[in-house]
Amino acid sequence: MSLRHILLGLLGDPHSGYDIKKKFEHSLRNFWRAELSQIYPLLQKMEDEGLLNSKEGESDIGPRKRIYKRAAKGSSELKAWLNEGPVVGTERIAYMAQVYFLAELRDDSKAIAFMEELRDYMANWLALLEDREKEWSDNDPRYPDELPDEAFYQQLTLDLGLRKVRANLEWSESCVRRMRARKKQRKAMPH
Amino acid sequence: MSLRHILLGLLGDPHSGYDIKKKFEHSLRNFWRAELSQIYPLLQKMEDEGLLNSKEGESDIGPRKRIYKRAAKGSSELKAWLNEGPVVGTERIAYMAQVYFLAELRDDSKAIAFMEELRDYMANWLALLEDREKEWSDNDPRYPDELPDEAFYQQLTLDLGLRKVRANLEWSESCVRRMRARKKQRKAMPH
DNA sequence: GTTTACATGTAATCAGTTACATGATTAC
DNA sequence: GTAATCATGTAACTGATTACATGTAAAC
Repeated sequence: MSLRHILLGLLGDPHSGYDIKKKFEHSLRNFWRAELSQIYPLLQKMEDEGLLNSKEGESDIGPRKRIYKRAAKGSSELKAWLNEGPVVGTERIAYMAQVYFLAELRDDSKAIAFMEELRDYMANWLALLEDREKEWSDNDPRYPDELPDEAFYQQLTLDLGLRKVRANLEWSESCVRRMRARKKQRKAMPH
Repeated sequence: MSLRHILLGLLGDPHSGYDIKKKFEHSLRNFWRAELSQIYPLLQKMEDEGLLNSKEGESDIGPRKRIYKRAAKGSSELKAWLNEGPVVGTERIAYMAQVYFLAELRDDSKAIAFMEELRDYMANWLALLEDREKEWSDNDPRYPDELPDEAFYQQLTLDLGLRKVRANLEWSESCVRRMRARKKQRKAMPH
């Protein structure tokens, strides 16, 4: 039940479905993803429920848009969600499940290659987040603690993103080292 | 499409649906969760597809059980999943979305209380994982790098769990500090 | 003229949750 | 006797993905 709350959060400012998809790709991708085919019907449904209002919008470029904005009822539902306290314990991390069963490959080299791929992915992602942070701090002297509230809380999520990806990167590097050492030892004394 | 692969992974050793649910609650809870009402029908479906075999099992305690085990076809599907490389970019972290919109509460004290709740949750979870690690290392001199393969890879996921929860805890502590400092400053010079 | 980005949607399917139903055995 | 744990399932619903369908406008 979180996508609807995320849409409520985003629609404090007016956005089209297409705009929202971009928000997911740029800012929210650290913690949520959604497809257009989920976004469009949900926006319509939420308008029917009185959580959103919409109007026809002009586009500077391209075809007509439908612009949604949070209604009063939507604001109270959003606040209710935040007042419930943190929603935890629902995370699903597929690559951790894969690592858990990696012995089933019965192939040291393939297992190491798997972990190297994970390491490279984390390194790229970290570079991306660090760029974003650098750009932000270079362009706003209030970064990070003098930012207005809305931006301040967004910065907190960027900070957690950085910390988590660093933890993942350090972990995957340590895994590669440990797996290589085991492989080497196994070569020296088989079975 | 990951739960079916997780079941394939677990069913290298024979388990009932009920056993599997316990596995989720004890070992896998760091990265996946599943309800019995999802597990039972999926086991049946996967047996129909020839991925699993089952037999009637005697229970030392309680009623009859149905015991499932991975079939040859299941093993190759599991390997195919691992050979595809790490499944990344699908994570959904609801509490990060909540933090992103926390300004909408328009109430410093409530926002701080939210973050303190998150901090306490992470502290508890960390204590739990540290206990589990201590117990393991106390009871097996091979811990962590001389463990047999299956256990070694499970230890890698415990290690990542510890690193991630520590990152979350440090982050939430830093958030509480930063939010308190902003609140104090705001009190000193309003608007 | 073709590709890319803009823009919105439907249909079919798959994955996951919540609520309900049943019954055995053990511990107190 | 009653509560807790063991044990398996179905039904209804909600959430999310994949594939398909349509069309505009700008850039090259």
